[in-house]
Amino acid sequence: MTQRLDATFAALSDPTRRAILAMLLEDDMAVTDVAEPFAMSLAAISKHLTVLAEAGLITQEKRGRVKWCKLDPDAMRGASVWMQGFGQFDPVDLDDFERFLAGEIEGETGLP
Amino acid sequence: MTQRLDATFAALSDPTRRAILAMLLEDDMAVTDVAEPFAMSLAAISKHLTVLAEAGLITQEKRGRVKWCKLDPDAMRGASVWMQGFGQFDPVDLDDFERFLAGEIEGETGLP
DNA sequence: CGCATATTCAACCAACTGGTTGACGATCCC
DNA sequence: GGGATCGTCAACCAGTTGGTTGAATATGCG
Repeated sequence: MTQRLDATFAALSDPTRRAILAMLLEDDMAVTDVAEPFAMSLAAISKHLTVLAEAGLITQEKRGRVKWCKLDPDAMRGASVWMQGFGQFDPVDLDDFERFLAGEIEGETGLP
Repeated sequence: MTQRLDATFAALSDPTRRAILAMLLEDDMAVTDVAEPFAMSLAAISKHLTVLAEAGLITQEKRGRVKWCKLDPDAMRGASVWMQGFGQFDPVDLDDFERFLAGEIEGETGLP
């Protein structure tokens, strides 16, 4: 149980990985497409995706020669619940959240 | 903004630090008292507390020769809101949460 | 077949993490 | 003053992390 939280929080502690999750919120994506906006090698992104998959935050399915990455937001539940135990935080204004995500993706991909 | 999330999630990714936060939920504590149940040196705990303080999750105030550590749960808000953007998670049953915390503290201090 | 595309593997590297120990500076109290 | 307590600092260590490059493995396509 606590190892699960370890993995979840550790996976979320990297801005590149959070940006990837935000992109996957829009749609499922192939590894190459995930990597495209980032200023780093494909191999590096592949590693990040492995971390996310091991934390259960995404699932990966290989169809043909492309591997599709799909968000699995339910894996955040444990961590979210843990934090909420320290105080009930307000439900989110989703419009605000979308604007914030747009900013975070721009900020972390290395491209304007 | 994203650096803030980096720090928060990274701080929360260590089981010792999560156990410390859970202890501080009960009451403010001195560094020595925080360290007492753990099977590691005082210096190690002191470092963990520094990490938590730098992430804003606790505040420390020195009174006399003892340094008091106080939980600052509001620092979790940003991270919690970020996660909730991926799905609204149910409000927590606090009794469940307390039982879970009791288990996590036992599990991570190294003492039964 | 033969080439291009998609993804991972392997080796390597610098930087960070989580722990240790021992010395040190403050502070309290007799 | 002097001893005990509280906490941090400094140096060190092993292991992990986040990145690189170049080669390797599939798979699709003309």
